Amino acid sequence: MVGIKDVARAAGLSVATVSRALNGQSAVSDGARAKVLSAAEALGYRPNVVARSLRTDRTRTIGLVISDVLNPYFTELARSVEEEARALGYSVIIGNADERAELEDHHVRSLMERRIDGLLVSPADGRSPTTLDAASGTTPVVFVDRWIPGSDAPVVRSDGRGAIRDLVAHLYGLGHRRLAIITGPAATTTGRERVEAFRAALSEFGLSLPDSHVGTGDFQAESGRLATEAFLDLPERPDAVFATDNLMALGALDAIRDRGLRVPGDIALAAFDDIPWFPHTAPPITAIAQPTAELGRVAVRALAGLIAGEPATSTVLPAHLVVRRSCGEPEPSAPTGGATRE
Amino acid sequence: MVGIKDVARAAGLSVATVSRALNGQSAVSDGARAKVLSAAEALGYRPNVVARSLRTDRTRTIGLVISDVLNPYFTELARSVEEEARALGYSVIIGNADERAELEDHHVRSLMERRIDGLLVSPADGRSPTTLDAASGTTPVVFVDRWIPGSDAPVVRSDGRGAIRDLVAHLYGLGHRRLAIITGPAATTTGRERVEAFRAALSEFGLSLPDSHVGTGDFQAESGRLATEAFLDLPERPDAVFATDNLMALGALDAIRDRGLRVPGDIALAAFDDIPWFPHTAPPITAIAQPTAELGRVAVRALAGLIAGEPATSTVLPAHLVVRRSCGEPEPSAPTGGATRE
DNA sequence: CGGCACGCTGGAAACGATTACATGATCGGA
DNA sequence: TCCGATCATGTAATCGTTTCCAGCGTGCCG
Repeated sequence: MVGIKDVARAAGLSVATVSRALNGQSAVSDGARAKVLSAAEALGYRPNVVARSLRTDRTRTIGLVISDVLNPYFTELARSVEEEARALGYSVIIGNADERAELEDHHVRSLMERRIDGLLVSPADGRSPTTLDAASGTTPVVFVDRWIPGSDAPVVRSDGRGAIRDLVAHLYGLGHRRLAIITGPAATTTGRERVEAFRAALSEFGLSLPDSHVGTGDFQAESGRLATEAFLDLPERPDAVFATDNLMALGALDAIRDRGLRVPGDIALAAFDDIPWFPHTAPPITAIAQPTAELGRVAVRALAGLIAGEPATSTVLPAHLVVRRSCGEPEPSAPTGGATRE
Repeated sequence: MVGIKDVARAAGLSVATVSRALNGQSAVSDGARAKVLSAAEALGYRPNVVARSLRTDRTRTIGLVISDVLNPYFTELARSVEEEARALGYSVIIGNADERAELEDHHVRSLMERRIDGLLVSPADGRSPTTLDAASGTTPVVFVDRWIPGSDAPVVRSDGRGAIRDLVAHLYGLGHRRLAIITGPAATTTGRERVEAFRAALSEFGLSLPDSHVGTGDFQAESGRLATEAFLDLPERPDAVFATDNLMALGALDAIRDRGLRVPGDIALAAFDDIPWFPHTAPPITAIAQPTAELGRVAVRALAGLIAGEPATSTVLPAHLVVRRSCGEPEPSAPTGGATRE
């Protein structure tokens, strides 16, 4: 591999001058710069970023630990994170936790060892000591989507409360009274928050949420199927199911289809997180959409700020309801507040 | 940050002994090892992999450049690659090319600068000189799914010819005669291969493929929509469309739906690449399934072999047709060879 | 004309690990 | 008893950069 020494020799200059010319930092004469540039070009010199990082203690790399790459929500997040990071001159290393705490730990540890400049994490386990340690260490950390209570790292997320209330209003308006929810793990902030918002909205409409109507999932499709099967086995089955992520909604759809039931005729279905496939499922699924790409961009900017020594800033963006047909034919009158119709 | 020197001081030993004890390479006395281990533990020592990599010239990291993270096919591939790599002690850095040649170049270059031990790439541009250079350099490279003709790097891919023939037979059996295809970019091997296999299968059934029935897409949803609109504008529109990837099928579905037409009544639709959503679309989509996860695992093993100095091995795995309802109600008799029915 | 500041350059010291080589101790066999 | 082999350990070189510092020339000002 051609190194800076080879360039220096070819240009007839010292490595120090070559380094300066290449990094454009301090003063180098035009002649020297030209010689260096052409020598580097001719030799096809590519700096060894490993050596550079060792010296500068900066890797220009950020880590992103997401809970599940197979979840379209997170891939969209990952995409926007990478895009924004690249624009800011950073590379991104993605770690996929697969909703498993020990994998999350593995990735967080491994990324810290790589001396990333900053870490973006959406914790699969909201109590992970490893992640909490990382967040309280010297490496800048920003939580995105989910966070760990008790850490003072900034959080970039979207607030689904308003949209969940809109959803309940929508369901209520269509005549549904026995509402059920499939939650995420209680160890995640989003898992807890969504069920709380749902419960609050229900009580606002004078409805209750019996334990039998709360299915605990893990944000994966299979758990959505199981929870839904349990609902369908109830003596009085719910007439609407709210899956708190898109994969569990998929599982719910499977379970309903396998019983030969129909959506929304036999049972209504709605999901948290909107994805490109929802308009195309049978029937198109009513969902709560987060500004996912924006979330990623804002999180990266917050992290870059932190790395540059700026103060931490948390951000909360709104989510909104997208009404389709999976809860029943929408009433032709004015839509509920803030909801989009497709 | 606590370094090896701190551990050495705490253990009352030299850094050399500490390094040896930690890496378990050469002989260290039991006493020394115990002292080192407890000191490292007590101090929370984590090796600086940047420094280690500089010295050893190995990063225990492989790069994966995929054409589009938003495509479920590639996220599944990425997931299995990461999983297998982790099992083998490697980390993975993913680069998303977004089907853009210049982004692919950027990522390949950036990964090489990072001194990754090996590179897995599914080229968005089958003529990229940067990628070709990388493949002919000293860093081991394995192509997965797509490859670059002219390079002798091993290729791990799946052969869709048989399944495409099965698909054509299936369509023919359902009475479809005017078949159309939405291809990927001619710059990709998969783009060319699928249309060739399709054309070959058609002629086997005595059908021709006029130019007007070949829409060129770029493996993204929007291009599928545009190509399909062109088909629908034809004086005599095709009665079946084969989209050569899942996103273009999504776009096709959009276009068909927007015209108020129905699948398969007005027009049949099939896709290359099966994804979890296809059983749930309206109607469920007939697709050709690749053994995606297996592809990823095999590719990683081939790359690890290359890194270890073993000879290169290419692999071709079979794809198969999964019949659903988007081409019409399947005939109740024996299915065409090798196809699965759902 | 002397001195100072400034611009450009090169030598050499980091960065934190691994590892070649040297050293000292211990032990067995001649 | 002495020598050589073996084992555990330490010293120092090394990886490829960046960057501190010193030196040297040049130009400007007093």
